[in-house]
Amino acid sequence: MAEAKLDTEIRREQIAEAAMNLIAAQGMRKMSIAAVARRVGLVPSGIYRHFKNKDEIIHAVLDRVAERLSENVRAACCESDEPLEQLKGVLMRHIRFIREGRAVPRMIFADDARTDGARLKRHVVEVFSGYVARVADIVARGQQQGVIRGDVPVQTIAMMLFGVVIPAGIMWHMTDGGFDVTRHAEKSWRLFVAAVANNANNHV
Amino acid sequence: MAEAKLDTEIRREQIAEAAMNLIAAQGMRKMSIAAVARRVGLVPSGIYRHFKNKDEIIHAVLDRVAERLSENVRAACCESDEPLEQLKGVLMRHIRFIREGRAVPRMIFADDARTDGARLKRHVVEVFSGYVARVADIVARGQQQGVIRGDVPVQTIAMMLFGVVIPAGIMWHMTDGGFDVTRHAEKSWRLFVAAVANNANNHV
DNA sequence: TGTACATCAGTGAACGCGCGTTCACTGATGTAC
DNA sequence: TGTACATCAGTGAACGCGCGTTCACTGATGTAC
Repeated sequence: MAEAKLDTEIRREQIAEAAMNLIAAQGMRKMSIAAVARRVGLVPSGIYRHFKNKDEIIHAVLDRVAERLSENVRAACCESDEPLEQLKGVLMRHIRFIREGRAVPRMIFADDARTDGARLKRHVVEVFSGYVARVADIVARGQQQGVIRGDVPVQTIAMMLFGVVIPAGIMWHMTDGGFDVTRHAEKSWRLFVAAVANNANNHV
Repeated sequence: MAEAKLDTEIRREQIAEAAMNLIAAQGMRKMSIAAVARRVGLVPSGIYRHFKNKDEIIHAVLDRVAERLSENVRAACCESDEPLEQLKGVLMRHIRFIREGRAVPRMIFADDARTDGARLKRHVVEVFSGYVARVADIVARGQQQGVIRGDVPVQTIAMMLFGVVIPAGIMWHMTDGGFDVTRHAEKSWRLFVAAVANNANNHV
């Protein structure tokens, strides 16, 4: 029987959503056209009414990730006026994001033969750079207010914020939740503050 | 014409080496039995004289990575007696390792359908934990000597050491070398020292 | 030093599977008259 | 309000490709006699 006909805009969203969930939960390899189609209640060839090919779906997923990340930063900034508090908010949201699945690293390290690697890389860099830039803005505000040391570039500090939780995130995934990322993040946060706070010892 | 017959131990090393280089340079997907065979001068089916299947090759690559990492720590420890200097040595070697290829993250985030995911995960955790443990030993020595703060678990500090360079490493790979990891690492190292050094401000 | 034989690293053809993609088609939906 | 028609989201069969793996075989190497 034929599936109910839906507008292509709705289908595009459904398909990108399904693809993202599949990647996060089961990995790139399991994100097949057939699997995505099944999730949205279509036959595999039906996907091609809404996307030119599989690559386009992957790029659509990346766009969704980008939106999600910038929403994280926006929410953290709304929560407080204090730059260090805002950074902590970003960190905690980032951890929640990590816990939801491995979609991002899997896309970053995907090396699907079919995929146009160069274009995918450019897109990933664009998304990641955008995220870092937003966090760097918070850091810059912190430097202006004198609560964050000014002798290190804002990007370096912004990148470090994610760095402090990435290894823990990897461990968490590898042990299927057997590693307490949240607890680790609390400790890491204190280390991060010690590293970037503007105190007497950091002055050159 | 038949390839010269070589002892299976030699072949196993050649094959693991070729597989590792392929993963690092071109990604998991390109590490096919055919590609590996070509690199060692065999016909695809010849691989099966030395490995049961593709999974076994991947595990052999992981073993090589583990050796390489522990060699890094060993070398850094020989270079100096000062724990902080040793950690810096590990960091710099780690960066060199990152620059040689993406083999590790690609294996971590590989989700090949064929692969026994659970076993691969266990192996990765084992290798990574071993690496962190060796670094944690250095940190513990630093705490005993009073140069590293004692109010944070050694593992947290050890994991942070890698964390400070991972985002930079990702950027470096994504931009095909257009990001200066080494320079970033120098700055990150100063942040790391500020975070973990035992100074008045860190005392609880 | 020769000869017979077991061992085992090599070959190449063939298989089966999963997957992305194409194509001719169908039939529901919305619009023009 | 009805009818004719263009549009376009759906279907399912078929394709071609890459790849891991198997299998019967070959022929070189090393050992026992």
